[in-house]
Amino acid sequence: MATSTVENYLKTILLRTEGPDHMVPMGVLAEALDVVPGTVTTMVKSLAEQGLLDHQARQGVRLTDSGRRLALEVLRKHRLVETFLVRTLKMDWTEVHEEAEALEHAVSERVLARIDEFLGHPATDPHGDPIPDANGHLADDAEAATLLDCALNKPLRVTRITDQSTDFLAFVQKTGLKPGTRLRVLRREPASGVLHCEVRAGGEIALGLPEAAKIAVS
Amino acid sequence: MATSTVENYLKTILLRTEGPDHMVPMGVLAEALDVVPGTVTTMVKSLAEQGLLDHQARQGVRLTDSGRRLALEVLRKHRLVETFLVRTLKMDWTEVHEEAEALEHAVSERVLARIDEFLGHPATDPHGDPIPDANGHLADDAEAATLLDCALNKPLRVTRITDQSTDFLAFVQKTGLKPGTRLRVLRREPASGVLHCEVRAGGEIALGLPEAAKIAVS
DNA sequence: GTATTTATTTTGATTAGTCAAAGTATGCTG
DNA sequence: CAGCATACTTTGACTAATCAAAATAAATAC
Ligand SMILES: [Mn+2]
Ligand SMILES: [Mn+2]
Ligand SMILES: [Mn+2]
Ligand SMILES: [Mn+2]
Repeated sequence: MATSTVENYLKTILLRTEGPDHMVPMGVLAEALDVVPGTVTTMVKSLAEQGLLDHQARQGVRLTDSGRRLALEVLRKHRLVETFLVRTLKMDWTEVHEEAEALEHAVSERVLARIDEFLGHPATDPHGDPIPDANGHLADDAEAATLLDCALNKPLRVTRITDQSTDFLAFVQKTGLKPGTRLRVLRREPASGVLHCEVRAGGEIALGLPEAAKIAVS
Repeated sequence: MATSTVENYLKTILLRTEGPDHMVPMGVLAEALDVVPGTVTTMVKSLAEQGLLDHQARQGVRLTDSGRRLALEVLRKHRLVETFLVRTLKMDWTEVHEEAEALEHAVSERVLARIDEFLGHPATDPHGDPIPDANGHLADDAEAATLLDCALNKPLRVTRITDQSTDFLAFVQKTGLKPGTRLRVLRREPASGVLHCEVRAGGEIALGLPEAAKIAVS
């Protein structure tokens, strides 16, 4: 079995891969995994030897099929565990990411199958992120609109929060912008970098443009 | 935080400690943890330096208060997780031990508290083993009768199976001797080493004397 | 098109955990 | 009590994962 370090590397590469032939730069991995760049170089070489990814020196890395398969299994565990913690154990959706970060490496296929069954094969996790199915198929998350690029003054629903950091989730929670919330965008001010929206059954909220891009809507 | 290796050493020592001043021999640990004796010596020295246990050369080890506290936390996680897997996720009680062996190191205090709450603060796990409470207090499991030393022909109930090995649990499962089962001991034959008992709503079962000692009754 | 900045790789060292094999202490046997 | 078997410890080596700091390559600036 892969160590949890290996699983974390693969999952991180999967999540940072931007397109079919995109190569994730080493620096991005070092940042995401909170290790120094030299460590990433060393680990990546070893993962490449194990056939889990391709490494082009000074270019970056790309998952192989077997690396991608493993990464999807870990991501599936992560997201199913998050869903389970929120739906069944009534944990706060803003704090389950950290928990899942550890549990994803300890949950066996057997336990995972029971959780999936228990939850009725959910399609998305509490953050709105799609859950890979048992065959490693991930719903295409490509081109959902965000608060940054959606139409103004149309009624919308939040579908997904694409930043798991405690601080951002706390903000989302406090302002009520969580998945499922109905709202509309009032105006964008590129000059000041601020966007204003109105939450149904809540007040008006101002948020920065980079932050707005992290909230997907439909 | 303690590594899972440290947690496994401490939990194993706790479970192998026979009395207040008993010292667990190194060989017992090596056997239980499936490592060579030299490894145990090395690890134990390091744990002793961290103040988690006392080590008398060529005598064995004994947990300190802080070591015992940590061991009880791990044991609590193990047994609550087992109970959860059986009661909530409907897993087979004979296979949850392995799963809990991994999950006990990944479940946080926060998640554990939710599980405990969800289950209604259970007192024993699916094997009938007592679950330490949140303050690290473990019900005295000292002197329960077993099939080996109980009265003959009295109606009894199985309370506990004190061997988690897959083979033994499979046998217990097949013959219906699991916790809760009602039965009585018909006769013991020290000469042949066989004990005969009758399961209520089942047939007559013969089992070896060492095996009989692993089944506690009341 | 040389110089500087930035990203990446290399090198040497460290920690946790492990094993094989050699060495040592202890307790049992005759 | 001497000899031996058993349990334990020591030593030297190894793997996985990491960091600090020096070296190098590539990109950018001037
Ligand atoms: Mn993780
Ligand atoms: Mn998520
Ligand atoms: Mn364990
Ligand atoms: Mn148990």
